[in-house]
Amino acid sequence: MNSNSTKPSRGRPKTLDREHVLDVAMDAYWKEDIGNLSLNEICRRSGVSKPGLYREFSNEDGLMKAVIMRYQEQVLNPVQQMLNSETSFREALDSLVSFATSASCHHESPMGCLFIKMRESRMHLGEATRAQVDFLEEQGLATFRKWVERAKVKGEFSADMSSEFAAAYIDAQLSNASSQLTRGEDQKIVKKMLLIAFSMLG
Amino acid sequence: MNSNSTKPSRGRPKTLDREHVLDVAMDAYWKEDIGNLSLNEICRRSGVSKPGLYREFSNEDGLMKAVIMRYQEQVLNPVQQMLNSETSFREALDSLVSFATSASCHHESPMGCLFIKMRESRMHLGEATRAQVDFLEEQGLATFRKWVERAKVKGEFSADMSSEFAAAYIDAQLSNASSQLTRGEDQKIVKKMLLIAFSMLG
DNA sequence: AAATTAAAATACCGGGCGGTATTAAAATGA
DNA sequence: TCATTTTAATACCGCCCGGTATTTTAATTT
Repeated sequence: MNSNSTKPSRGRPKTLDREHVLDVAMDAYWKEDIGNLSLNEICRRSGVSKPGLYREFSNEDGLMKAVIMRYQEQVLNPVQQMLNSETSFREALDSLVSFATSASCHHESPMGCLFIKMRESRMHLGEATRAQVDFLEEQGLATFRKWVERAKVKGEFSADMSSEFAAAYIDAQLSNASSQLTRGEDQKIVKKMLLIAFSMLG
Repeated sequence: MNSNSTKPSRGRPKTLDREHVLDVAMDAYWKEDIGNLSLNEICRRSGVSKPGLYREFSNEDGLMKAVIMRYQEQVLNPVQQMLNSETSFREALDSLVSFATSASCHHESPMGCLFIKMRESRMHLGEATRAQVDFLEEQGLATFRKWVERAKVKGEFSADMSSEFAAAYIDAQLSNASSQLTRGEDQKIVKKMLLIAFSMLG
């Protein structure tokens, strides 16, 4: 069951399962140290030969970019949509905290946010992946800023700070929570800390 | 000028400057990615041959442990002494924030805390270094906890949380600030965020 | 001066890395 | 049937890693 758009009429049929490789790679980058995860290891785990992986993703940078874009679609976009909805600031904040501190659907133990993890190990990323991470960071900050601005208009945001700064503060706290989860900190404690760090906003 | 306790009476005199190697290594581990800094590179930068470095520090783990213990003496202990002094909670908190967000004496740009950096890249540490980092973490948390307990007695701590949790919260916020500085975030903004995150304590 | 001791430096080891040249295999078109 | 196209897999390249065996050098002791 290949996900190719159109089957070419000639040549040996493709057996490489792109989605499977991305599953394996995303899981690996998410749970382990990005800088020490080799392409060789991804090949071993996904049962794909190295030239096969290079044909599909060009190089390591291509694979990582594909992974982060997949993560964006599966995880980041839904959160962003929630923040763009018309729920109250407090409600959205609680949802955000729950998102940030709960284990993802497909994995058993909490492990933080892959995007934040990639941002933290920026030096290990290739050009394309780094650009995508930078884009996601800007996009995230802009989303937070607009969210705060709307909350201010509705009178639901009481802290005395610019929306710009509030966005950076929220981003920093979420980043901190993700790091704590990655480090193995108990998820209830991390959630409690997040709620305290956000307690002066609403 | 060797730092050896007693000169052995025989054999070729030692020219390896232990303190110089530790200077170079601490600076490197502090400013760059620990997991990607090789012993070979430390040798190159300090002008020491590889067997020389192994004779002095046994292995990479030995060098890193020596570095973190040096950092403890030079940076961590003074902060801990400040927290154990009789200054008011607010005053000590401000000092702590300033410590955390100011560039260290001997370096020009802010780069966060080496101990926190090592704790974050725990997986790259050898056995001995990891044990030392764990010890410093426990010691730090205990210091924070006692500090908060004393502040509670003096009525200078108003937040409704256990001293244990407060210590973990303070640790997490300092860790976050360090990461932000390492990432290149502006130090004034980081300081402002820390003050806000601590605003509900006193 | 010769033997001894200890440190220095060169050169090497096995292994893993990112990436690729090359060859084998499986499909179709003529 | 047989050339063509496309993918797959093996084996390889140069590089750097942590760590070490080996030899040279510089001092002291006898």
